[in-house]
Formats: sequence, structure tokens, C-alpha cells
Amino acid sequence: MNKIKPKYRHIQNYLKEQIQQGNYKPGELLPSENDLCKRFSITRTTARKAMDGLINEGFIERIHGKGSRVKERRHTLGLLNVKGFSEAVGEGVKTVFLQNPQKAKWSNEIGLPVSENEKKTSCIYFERLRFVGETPVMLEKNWFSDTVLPGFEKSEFVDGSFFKTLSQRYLIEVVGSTQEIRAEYAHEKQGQLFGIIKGTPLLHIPIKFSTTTPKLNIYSELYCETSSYPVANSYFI
Amino acid sequence: MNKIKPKYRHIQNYLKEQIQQGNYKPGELLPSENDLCKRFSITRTTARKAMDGLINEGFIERIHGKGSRVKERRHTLGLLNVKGFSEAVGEGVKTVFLQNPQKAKWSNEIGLPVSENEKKTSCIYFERLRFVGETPVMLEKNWFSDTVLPGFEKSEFVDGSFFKTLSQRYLIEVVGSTQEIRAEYAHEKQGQLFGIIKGTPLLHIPIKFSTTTPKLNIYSELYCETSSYPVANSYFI
DNA sequence: TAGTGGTCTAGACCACGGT
DNA sequence: CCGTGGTCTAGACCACTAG
Repeated sequence: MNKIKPKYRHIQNYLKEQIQQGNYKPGELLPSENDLCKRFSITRTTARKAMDGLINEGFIERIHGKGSRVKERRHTLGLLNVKGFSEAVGEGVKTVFLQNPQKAKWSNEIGLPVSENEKKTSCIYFERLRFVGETPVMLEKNWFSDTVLPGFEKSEFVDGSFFKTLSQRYLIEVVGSTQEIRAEYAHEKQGQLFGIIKGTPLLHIPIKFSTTTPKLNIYSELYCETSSYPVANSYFI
Repeated sequence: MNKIKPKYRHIQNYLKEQIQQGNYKPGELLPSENDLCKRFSITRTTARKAMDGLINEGFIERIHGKGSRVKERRHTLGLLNVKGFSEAVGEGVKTVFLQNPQKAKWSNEIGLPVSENEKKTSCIYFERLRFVGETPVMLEKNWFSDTVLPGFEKSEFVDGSFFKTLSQRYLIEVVGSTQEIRAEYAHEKQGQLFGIIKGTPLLHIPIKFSTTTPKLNIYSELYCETSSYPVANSYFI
């Protein structure tokens, strides 16, 4: 019944963990493609597909004739690709829950259209404020259908990461995202949270994350105070 | 001496042109992968690699068991991936040059670091204001080294597109981009251009485009008025 | 020159969609 | 059922980097 993870995704996740755990540091080279082939008994096509994924996620870059190098985690936030906050940065990041996961209504604050099927279900909501050091940089609101994640409200997040929780506890992976980006005035309440005056420009990013389960999309509204920590994004073919 | 374009990129560009010219309309299916194999005498690996590129650029989506469908050109701007404005939208778009391409100094308005080699060269600058219908939505400032594009100032743009000009006149392709995104107040002059009051929130996006020529990067500063036309972005693995 | 990534071939089997 | 895309194998040759 459940979908089988393809080989390349196993390798991809394995390498990603190695990088996240610091076993391969920025600037270092990953094992060569041929190494991976031998180690995991796969062909180069599969090895490359795994590394393609890591490139898309911004973890590595290929250097022709040399190898695949782990990329610097920029001190700006490597956000805005697939995946959330905790995966992107690792250092002086702090997260405060303003609202723990609990049942709620589908809000009309959600910027991207919620699918009809999901509207019929009930919905789980949570809200977090993210800091770099002591500076609040991102307010994050999340909605998703409660039909495929039984017991979600009651359990803790794995490593504090929502997406890691999805992956490890429910075997659900994020496979894509659609987003819009706007510049807006901060509302009163947002201003208080960020410690800025009402009317300061804020980045507003509605996102819809798609997952390996068609029944589950994550709808997020992000508000970012970009004066010290701009949002960043890289893309290579 | 010159780099040879790989097969998959030829196919990719061919299909992209077909879509841009409206031979395949949004919602329609492209030829199947097997069709492409026969038509161009290639294997599926190559056909898929070509289509992978189109997916990354947001032109198509794959539907398992069905085919590859041309995606709707959203009436929001499909910008923010690789490639510029004219490639992304096709309809009621207008462009006004505020400053034609001409020699200039490397400005300190450029947000992302200019490489040392490029700093030593002289630089070409141009500035455009982009409209959707009669609404100005984006102010675009561009700098790049003049060493690899002889005669650039004197010639017209191909189809009004800077990137198409690079591709067709100089055989240079954009292969990636790095960008930051900030929300800022509009300055006086920007406010006048957009017909908004000073202090309205604007999206500010410094971008560095990488090309097939290591000597050429395009440094852009975009300012977007997002209240009617937010910037958009999709990503799928 | 040895080892790396970049491209490509010629197959194979599977999962999914629609008839 | 057939045709589609999704994954994978087992090779090959080329272009680039570095000792």
C-alpha cells in the first residue's frame, strides 16, 4: 500500500544526514560518484540522481574533474527552496512556539488555494517565531489536514524540525513547493513580535508544500524581517 | 574552442521555443518521452534530462501514467527562477528603457559580491521598467562586464529579451542564479516610477546570474511593487 | 596520467492512468 | 489492456583537474 522509497532517495537522505551531522564539512568533497556506486551497489545514473537532489536542495555543488563539494551554509538563511527552517541553518537558531499544534479552522489568511478535498477535512494549525541569535527574523504559520497524521498534536517534533518529523515519524517527504512573495507593511501585532514599529516593510511569503502523499499539503504563511537577515535562494541547472 | 551544446539542451531549447510560440498551449501534453526518442534518435535518459530542465524552469509538469503537461503561465509573474522577465510572461507585458546599455562604473548598489576579475574590467549598465498592462511592476538594473559581448551597446535586443539576445547572438546561456530577497521602503524616485507614495513596501532582489562563460555574470537589482502582481516561484524535485 | 564529473546508449522492469 | 512516466542497470566515451 505504502509507496516504496526509490534507491536514489535513500542515498540522498543518507548523504544529507552526513552533511547535517558535520561528517562532511563545508568545502570538503563528498565521496566520488564511483565510490558511491561501489559502496551501495548502484550505477552511476542512480548515484548522480541522488546528488542531483542534494544540488537542488543547495547542499553541494559539482566541480568538473574534481568532485562534489559541500557548500557553505551562508549566514543569510538558505531558505526559500524546498524544506523548512531547521534544515537550512544549524547554528544560533532558536524557535519559540506561539501556538502549539492543535485543531483549528482553515483560515482565510492562507494565501494559496487550498484543495477542495482538504477543505472538507479538519485542520491542524501551529505558529512559531524563529530567531537568529536574539533577533526574531521569521514568523511562521502553518496549516494542514489532520487526516493523514494521527496523533500529531500529542507528540514532540523530531529535532525540533517539522519536516524531519514528517519524514521520520510518518515517512512523508516534501517533494515541491509553490510560493509567492510580497512586500507588505507590518501590522501592529507583527511589529510587536519583531520589535519593530508598525508599518515597517515585511516580506510576506505564502507557500504551499507538496508531499509524497497527495492528501497532504502544508500551507504556510511566512513573515520575514529582512533588514539583518535577508532571505536567500540559489538555483543551478 | 567553443563549448559544444549537449544534445539534451538542444531538445530542451527546441521544446521551450515550441511552448513559447504557442505550438503547445497550457494544459496540453508534450510529445511523450518515447516519441522524442524516436524523433530525435536519442535514448530516454536524454529525453528525460531535457524535460527535467523544462520542469526546473517551470514550463511543464509530469503526470505519471499520462504525460508531460504544459503549465499555466500564471498571471502572477513566473519569475525568480533562472531567466528573466520576457521569457516568463508573454502577454500584456511592456518594457521601457530608462537607460540604454552603455559603459558605466561598477556601482556599489550591486548587492551581491562582484568577482575580482570582473571588477578589473569595465562594465555595461542598463535599466528598464517593466509593466503588466499599464501597471509598472518591476524596476530592473543590470550590470555586466563588457569583455565578452563586443558591440553589445550598438545592437537591438532579440525579441526584446536580454537573455534571448545572449543565447542567440553570443551563444551564452544562463545556468544559475543566486539571489537575496528583502522588503524595503520605496525611495522617492522609485515611488515616482511606480506611482506610489514614498515609503510603500517594495521587494528588493539582488541577483547574480551565472552563465556558461565563467567570465560573464549578470548582476541585477530588481525592485518590485507586489501589491497587484506578487513574485512567484515553484519548485519540484 | 589517473581520477573526477558530463553526457549518452540500449536496454529492462515497475507503477499509474485511462480505455 | 496499452501507453505513459519512474526507476535502474551496465556499460561507453569525453572534458576537466591536478599531481
